[in-house]
Parts: sequence; structure tokens; C-alpha cells
Amino acid sequence: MPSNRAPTRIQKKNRAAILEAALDVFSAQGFRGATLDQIASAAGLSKPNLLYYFPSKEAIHQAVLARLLDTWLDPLRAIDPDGDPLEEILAYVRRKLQMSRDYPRESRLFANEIVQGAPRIEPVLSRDLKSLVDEKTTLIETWMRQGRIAQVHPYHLVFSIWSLTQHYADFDVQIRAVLGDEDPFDAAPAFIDTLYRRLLAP
Amino acid sequence: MPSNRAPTRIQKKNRAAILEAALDVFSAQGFRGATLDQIASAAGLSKPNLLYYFPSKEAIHQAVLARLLDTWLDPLRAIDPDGDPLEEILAYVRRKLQMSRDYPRESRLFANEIVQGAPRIEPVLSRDLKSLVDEKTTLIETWMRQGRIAQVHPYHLVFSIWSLTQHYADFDVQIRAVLGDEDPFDAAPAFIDTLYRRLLAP
DNA sequence: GTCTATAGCCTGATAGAC
DNA sequence: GTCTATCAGGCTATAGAC
Repeated sequence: MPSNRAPTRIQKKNRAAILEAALDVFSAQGFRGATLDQIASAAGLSKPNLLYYFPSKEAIHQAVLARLLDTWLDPLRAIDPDGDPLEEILAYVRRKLQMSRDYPRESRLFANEIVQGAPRIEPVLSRDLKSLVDEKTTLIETWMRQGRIAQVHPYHLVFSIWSLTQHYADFDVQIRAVLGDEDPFDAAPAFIDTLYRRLLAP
Repeated sequence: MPSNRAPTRIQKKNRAAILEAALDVFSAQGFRGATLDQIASAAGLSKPNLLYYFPSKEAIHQAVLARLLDTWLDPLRAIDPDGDPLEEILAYVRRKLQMSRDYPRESRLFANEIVQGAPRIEPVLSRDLKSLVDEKTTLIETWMRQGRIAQVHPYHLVFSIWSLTQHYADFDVQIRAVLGDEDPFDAAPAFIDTLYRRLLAP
């Protein structure tokens, strides 16, 4: 492990390269499918040198996940209680869809973890994620009671946004296999926008 | 490998037990995460005996996937060109959601495979799946042109159905972490039904 | 700080007795 | 057909030279 002194430029660069390479490999292969050899080679380091920066494979995985979780919930946090209800929700949907397009590896890393039972992040889900969702669904319920958007189950509304948007990153291969040459992100934004306008119109 | 003679009752039972155990383990851990030890123990056999029935880990995985794909597309096939358009689509959605509730392991096995780039079934996707979806979207487009349901992008409509319904199996842990004690499948059917009624109302 | 070499474990697969 | 024993390869992690 690097010393406790302030990291040099080289250490910063190497740590960043490792996290970038690990995101690549873990998101494509899952935790057990990934090997340190793959990560080291993708980061341009030797395997022992990789383990000089992180004590174990597990530690690398946790570091990548931690960095992901830090920003993963930002789009949801950004829903503004003082904004226009429908526009706030539609903006959230757009942000989530954009993340699927711009950060598909992050989405797949997360998906890998959840599909396999979230062994490493279940606590984060039932604590941080739950309390954030509770807060936002309360807000959404208020909007619904005020008649500013249609009444639907607020939690399932959130689940639907997650599934519809993340699907384009997580199931990318399948979508492209079916669509052929057409870019999924050409028509997806308009489709999903229409879907939520019709669902939530007061 | 068992002889070419007709399988005995014991052979049938063991093969079935292996496929059942393999579905359990592969869907929960992915291909590389699963071990022959786990499968053998879950099937109540020794590891060498397991490999008496299947020549390799890869062969077991393919057998499980093949059995899955055989029935996975049935709900889509069952859309009836002569039925009422909206009701046909809603019935398809219900069948898919029911599969997520009754066969979550199958859904997660599939998800594991796709998220990691579908290395073993990409050909099936761009051949069998694509041609089936092409056929059904053509039908849906006809219905839309006739004004019997609203006009939306037919492929993305199908993707949305896949994502919304499979999400309840694939992201089960996350959904339960957020919902707490409430059973996801209590409110999901009504929510999704409402969603598609409002989206597709002519 | 980075490398080569290697320890030690786990895993897929095989050999051979019964 | 099923078992015990075991091999061979790949994997994480460490030792030690430079």
C-alpha cells in the first residue's frame, strides 16, 4: 500500500488508471469473472504493482463501487420540490437516460452486483438508497394529492424510471441485436418522454 | 457421458436434478462465479458423477440456457393478430410480469448473460429473437396505422415491456430493500397496466 | 516503487477401484 | 454408475531483488 504521505503525481495517475481499468473489467465480467491480470494489463501495470496500490482484489472492487455510488444517486437528489412536478420528473428521467448512454459501464457494474443479490452493497441499498427514495416519493405523493400530476404508486413510478432507463445500458447487446443499425438512443428519449407525459398528465 | 441407450428413470431424475441445481447456481453467481462443487452438492451428486452426465461446465450451462430460451419467448409468440390490440398487449405484459414472479431465476440467468455481453447467445438474439420481434412489431404497427392503439415507436414499446417486467426479477433485492415489507407484486400489476393503458389509448 | 519468481489455494476435469 | 484420489492449470497474493 502506498505510504501515508501525500500521493505523488505518479501515484495519483496510477490509482486513477487502476480504477478506470477495474471499472472496465468488473463491469464486463462481474467480480469473480474478472482477474487481476486483466485489470493490471488494462491499467498498464504489473500484477504485483497493482497490489502495491490496493491490498486485494476485493479492495479494488469496493473502491470502484464506492466511487460509483457517490454519483449514482445524484440525478434523483436533484429533483427540486419547488419546480414544476411533471417537468421535474421528466428531467430526472432524461438525466437517468443520459447516464445510461454516457456511463454504461457504471450501470452494468451496478447491475452485475444487484442481479447476484447485492452481496457487497445490500446495506447501502436499505439505508442510503431507501431513505433517499422515501424522501422523494413523499414529495411526489404531495404533488399527486395536489392534483398537479396523476395518482400512481410512487415507488413503482421510481422503479419504472430506473428500469426503463438503465435497460438501455444493461441490455445494450440485446437491444442492438434487435434494432440492427438504428441507434437505440435516437428514439428512446422521445418514447420515454411521451410515456411519462401520458402516464402523469393530471 | 451416459450411454446412447434410452435413459433409465434414475438417469432422467439425475439429469433433471442437475439442470435444476445448475439454474439455481448459475442464475445466482453467473457462469464464472458458479463452481461445479456448488452444482454437484445442490444436485446431491459428487463432482465426478456430475461430469458423468455432462462433459463439462460449459455443457451444463448451455443445456440450462437452451431449456430457458425454449420457453422464454412464448409470451411474445402468443400475441394474437386477431385479438383486440390493446388487450393483446396488456395480456402480454401480464404474462411477462408473471414470469418474473414465478421464474425469477430464469430471468436472472438471462440477465447475467446479457449484461456481460451475451458471449454465449448473441447469435440467438440477432437471429431468432430479432425475427420474432420484427414480426410482432410489424403487427403492432398495423394496429397503430389503423388507429386502434396510439402511435409510439414499436421496438421501444417492446423494450419497455421487457425492462419494466424483468426488472422485478432481476433487481428484486433492490426493490425489496426500498419497499420494505410491502410485496412488490401487490401493486406492480395495476401500476404497469395503468401505464400501458394511458400510453396506448387511441 | 516496480519488477521476477513463486507460494498456495481453488477449480475443472480425469483415473481407476468398486 | 458412483465413488475416492488426484492431476494440471489458473488464480490471488507474497517474497525479495533492484
